[in-house]
Amino acid sequence: MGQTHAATPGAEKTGTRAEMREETERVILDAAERVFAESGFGGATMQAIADASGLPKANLHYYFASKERLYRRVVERIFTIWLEAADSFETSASPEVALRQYITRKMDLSRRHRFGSKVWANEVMHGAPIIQDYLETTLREWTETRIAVIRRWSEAGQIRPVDPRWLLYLIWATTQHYADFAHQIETLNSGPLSDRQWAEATDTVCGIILRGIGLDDGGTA
Amino acid sequence: MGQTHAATPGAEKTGTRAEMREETERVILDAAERVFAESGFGGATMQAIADASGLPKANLHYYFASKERLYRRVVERIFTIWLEAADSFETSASPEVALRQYITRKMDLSRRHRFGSKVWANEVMHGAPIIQDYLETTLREWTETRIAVIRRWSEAGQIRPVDPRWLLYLIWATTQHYADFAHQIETLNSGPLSDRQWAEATDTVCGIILRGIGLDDGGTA
DNA sequence: AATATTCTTGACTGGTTGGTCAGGTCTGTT
DNA sequence: AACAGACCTGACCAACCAGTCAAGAATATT
Repeated sequence: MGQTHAATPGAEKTGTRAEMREETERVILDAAERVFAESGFGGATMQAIADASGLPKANLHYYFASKERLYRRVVERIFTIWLEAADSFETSASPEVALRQYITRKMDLSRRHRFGSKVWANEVMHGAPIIQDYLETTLREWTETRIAVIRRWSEAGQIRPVDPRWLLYLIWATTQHYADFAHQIETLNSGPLSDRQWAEATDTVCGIILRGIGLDDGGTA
Repeated sequence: MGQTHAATPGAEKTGTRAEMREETERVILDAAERVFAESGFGGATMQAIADASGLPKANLHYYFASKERLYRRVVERIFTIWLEAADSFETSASPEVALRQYITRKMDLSRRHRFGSKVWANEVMHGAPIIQDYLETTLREWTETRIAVIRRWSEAGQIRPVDPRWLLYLIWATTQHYADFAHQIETLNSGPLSDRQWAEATDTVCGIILRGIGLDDGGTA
């Protein structure tokens, strides 16, 4: 047969060899992210990922040596996106702006990157067998710098004194909940959250957290 | 061979037939909860559960017809424990006491029932394939009564006006995070949280949430 | 003590899965 | 046009897993 299949039929015939390879890998990674999120690592099958990406199974093994390597790439990609999208509040001067922006961005990520969040949650829940090294190096460093920032706010009297760790966990937990537990939320809501509801939820979360650490909010919640 | 194996060697020879059956089922359910939490439904094997409970695999199928039925029983058990432990704040008069107690109990559950929380999270994250009916009936009813209570507080001016749903999700997310993401927390903490840290975390969470909805706390956080 | 019933267990099986491979096809280069 | 190397894929396989079963052992019943 030869090169018959295509991920997005009719739209990917252009590009150099390297570009096409990158595109194919992206298609597989997207499909894998979805399948891993829906079934977990053990529950996911290469066949399901193959079907989801519109490629024969053998093709997956041409681009990714094994199921575990594919999974690792998926998790790495998510981790990167998360870290990139999250260093907003380092640059901002005031706690209000910094935290509000960080929470808003994380809520946005939960909405638009639901599968990624789920894969990450799965991996950590199962003891991070694949990406333990990331937790111990990159995540730890990232966390420590944020803790330092929050502690400075606290010492300068800009916010009420709180252990920065419990605050960070609260923010992570709450925002990611909207991705990881989307199914539960949508069941209780009898359908997906509307634009308005997302905005309300984000605003309420910001409001509670900002007030909770002694900031007079500035929002509407 | 015959009745040679035993879950807790030497300690379960007493009791009636029914009691021994119940005990054996409990041992299997405990082991299953742990294994399902660690590996997910797809990743868990009946052999692993058998090893964890100290019984031959065939024995599991004597007590539970199939892997799925065993899993269902595990999830049902967790769900029941959760609901029972959670109707505290219906009886309490003041929002402060009610919420503080509810949050504290949920934090306790996260600490002592880590595996259960993880299994629940897994199930919901994967779209609740097994217990969707519970979400639509029991959980929905439970949630609606709590929403009504919070709304009454809100209308009576006892707390700041917030959509009760976003508040509930924030509480669920934050408390369960300490179970579901325990591995991440312990990695960043270089070890399990101490008694003092659990108390601090609980207090901080209470403090932020209570202040966040306009209560003057009353605690130390 | 004989019989019935519940429990235990090693060995087995049909079906599924991750991974392989040989042979084919397409594309760029000379 | 001929060649080389990258890419594609149906068919296959060894490993593994949920679930079965028949025979044996403990316990209850008469």
